[in-house]
Amino acid sequence: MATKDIAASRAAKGRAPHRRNEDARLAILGAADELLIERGFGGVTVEGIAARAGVSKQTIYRWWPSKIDILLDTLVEEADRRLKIPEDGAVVDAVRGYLRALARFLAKDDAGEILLALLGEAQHDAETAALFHERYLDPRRARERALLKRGIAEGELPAGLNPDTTLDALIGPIVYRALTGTKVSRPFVDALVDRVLEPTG
Amino acid sequence: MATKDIAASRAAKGRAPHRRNEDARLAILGAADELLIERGFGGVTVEGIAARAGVSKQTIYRWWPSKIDILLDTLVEEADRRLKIPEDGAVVDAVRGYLRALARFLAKDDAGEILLALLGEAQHDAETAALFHERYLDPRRARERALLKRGIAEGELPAGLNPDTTLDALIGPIVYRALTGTKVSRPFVDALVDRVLEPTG
Amino acid sequence: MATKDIAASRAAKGRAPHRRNEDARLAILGAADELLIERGFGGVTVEGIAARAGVSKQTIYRWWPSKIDILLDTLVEEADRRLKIPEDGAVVDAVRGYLRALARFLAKDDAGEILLALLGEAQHDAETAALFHERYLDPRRARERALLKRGIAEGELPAGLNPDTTLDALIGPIVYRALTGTKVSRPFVDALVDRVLEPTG
Amino acid sequence: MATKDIAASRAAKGRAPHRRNEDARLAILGAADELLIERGFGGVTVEGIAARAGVSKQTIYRWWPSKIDILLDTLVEEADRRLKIPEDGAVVDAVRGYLRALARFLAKDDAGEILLALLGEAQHDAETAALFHERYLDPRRARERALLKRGIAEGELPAGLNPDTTLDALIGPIVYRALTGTKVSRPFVDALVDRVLEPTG
DNA sequence: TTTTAATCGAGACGGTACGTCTCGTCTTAAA
DNA sequence: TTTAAGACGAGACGTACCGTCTCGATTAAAA
Repeated sequence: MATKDIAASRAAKGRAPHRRNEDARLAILGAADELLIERGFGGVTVEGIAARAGVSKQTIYRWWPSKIDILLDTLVEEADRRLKIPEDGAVVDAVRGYLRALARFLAKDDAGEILLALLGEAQHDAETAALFHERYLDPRRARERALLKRGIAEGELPAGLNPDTTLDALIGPIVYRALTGTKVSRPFVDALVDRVLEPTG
Repeated sequence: MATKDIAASRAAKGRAPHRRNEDARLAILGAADELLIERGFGGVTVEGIAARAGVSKQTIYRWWPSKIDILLDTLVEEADRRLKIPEDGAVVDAVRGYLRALARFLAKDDAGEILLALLGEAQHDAETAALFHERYLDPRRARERALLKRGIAEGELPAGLNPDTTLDALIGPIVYRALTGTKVSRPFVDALVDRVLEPTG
Repeated sequence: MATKDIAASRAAKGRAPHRRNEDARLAILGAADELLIERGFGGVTVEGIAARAGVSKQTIYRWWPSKIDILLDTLVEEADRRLKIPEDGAVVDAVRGYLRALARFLAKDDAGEILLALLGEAQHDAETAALFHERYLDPRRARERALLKRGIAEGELPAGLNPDTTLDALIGPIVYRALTGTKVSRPFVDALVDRVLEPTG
Repeated sequence: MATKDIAASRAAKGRAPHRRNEDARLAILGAADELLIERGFGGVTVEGIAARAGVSKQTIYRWWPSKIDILLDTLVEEADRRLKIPEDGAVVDAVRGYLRALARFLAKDDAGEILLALLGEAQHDAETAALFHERYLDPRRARERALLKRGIAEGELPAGLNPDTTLDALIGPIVYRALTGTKVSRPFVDALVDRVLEPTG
């Protein structure tokens, strides 16, 4: 979120003394994303991003500690925009809709590819794991948890239901299928919701 | 294709004239595993394996196309030995036992660490993904599927149950928790089995 | 000659934008030379030069296509400095002095060792032979030839004397002795000049 | 081919149980020579010789300490056969004939190529230098010296003539031209003999 | 209007690991 | 016992990126 803080503080003070080049920032995020899609994670190199974005390596290192952070910037922005946690309506329906959107995000969205790549990289590198939790998994989980808690509070879900257990039981299979390259069909998602959320249905 | 001739003559004559050095093989598998545990996936380099195993790089490249294959060798051997698919008894109990063993394998076994690392690397590299399916995921899934099919055939599980959907719903949450560094407790596993396998309970 | 072009353009523009590190250059030339003297041509490896010069291999490959070019750089610089072709005075005396200097250069100077090593390597490798001609033998021969031509023009040497034949007859024995590890004494050089250059004496 | 020939001749002779195989020896010498001509010194590898001669590497290492010794074997045999030191007749004529033969040997004979390659390698490696002297240069020089000494003894050459100086003055230019890829014409050789051996002509 | 300070592109640098190559030694089984 | 076959430890090759660093040049605020 360093990026945003900088932008914010700049805006707050009403001036941009030695201002960051927004064009360069977007070119870098875009180049990293494109390289990931075109060549896979191994093809995402700082050297390659710099070349494609028409930017010097130093400009990248000035603003991001590593290429992981670049990908995380895109993931967070895109997931916030395209994978919203619903806030109104019946909770079970909201969850079903959210999980369908998650399946679509993982299968069809470039940022979904980033999510899988970062989850993969987190297995190799503790620092990536920490950042990934801090900037993506944990904030999102907080909002997902709030949704389920509302369902419990409103009596739509059983009082004894453990939100995190439930969320992992719902999200886990979808992500696992994405990780193993298996199609995540709508019936698969729906059956999951039926079994996990409505066991006495 | 001298190689094939050799293999052929070996098979034909039932002997192995220029036999592979088993000590070196074990030293290499062991070194790769140790490096993964000690330094993470990034610390597993062919150079490092060679140094630790007291072996030349050429000996590694002679027998394994890549370091992925080295890790897969260990994973397959260890999983076959320590993560057996049960073949007798009540199917639901067998599945529960298998999933508990899986949780333990992922949390405590060096080979479990390999499994997570390879699943991670599969997100970065299509060739790894293919190898991982071919040598680990697919053969194992075949045996897991057979277990559930027996449950259906014997009437213990509902006739309409889809084995692959069910298996992903069971394994997915456990693996997802392991991937995100969350503890996989025994109650978590048991609750999963209860909800997914006995929804009408 | 890339080296010289760079230096030239730098001088021309009066600045050095992404300037080559002169310290590194000298360390590399020195390390190559030292290794040749200490361990022979086989001991001159890019890896070894890099280690001794405290430089990365990439820095070497950035500026020199091969280790031959490194040795040639030193040879050309040192020969230009310490094995000058005389430009004034009586030609026969000048030649005698030059050949004595050549004998000394081959026997006592580190760069003389390089000359012999490159002449040796030229027997193994056509590219080395071409480079050796282009950067050392041919330019030097041009200046040697000019010296003899002056002698002919000024009447000090017979009009019918063929400069290249004469030069090979003078230089050949000295180089041959150096190549075969035979001492090249001053009387040997003087006798050579007497017989070859003053046959009617 | 070579392999089969060996097998065939062995079969023909019945067998050659525990003695050195002359066919293999010739195949090895021939293969080394061919590789030198076809691919240059760098292309002469023990691995390559073994493959071409249809022989195992071990067989080569059993009989020759290095590939240098293989080439020396060929050089010595061929030079003895095709570059004889004349033993009768007028000494000056004999020397002239010998030097013409030397020029031809260096330019046209495969073994001449070996001579230049070994002289080159002697610049890189002291052991090669020692072997080259011991097996080729020194014995030959002894016979060349004897020829000149006969000329002095018989009064055909001046009493004060130093044989080694003279020989280096004669052979040096021819070898130097060969080493630098310059044509060694018959007039060049003749002029050399005239100037060096008959200075008062 | 001039500083002045942080940006930017370019790219050299010391490193590490890659995957390939050839070396010379060692091991096996057949002839 | 010698052979062909070939596995082995060793180590150099030339390449790709890493992350750091120094240049000029640009540019916009502050002086």
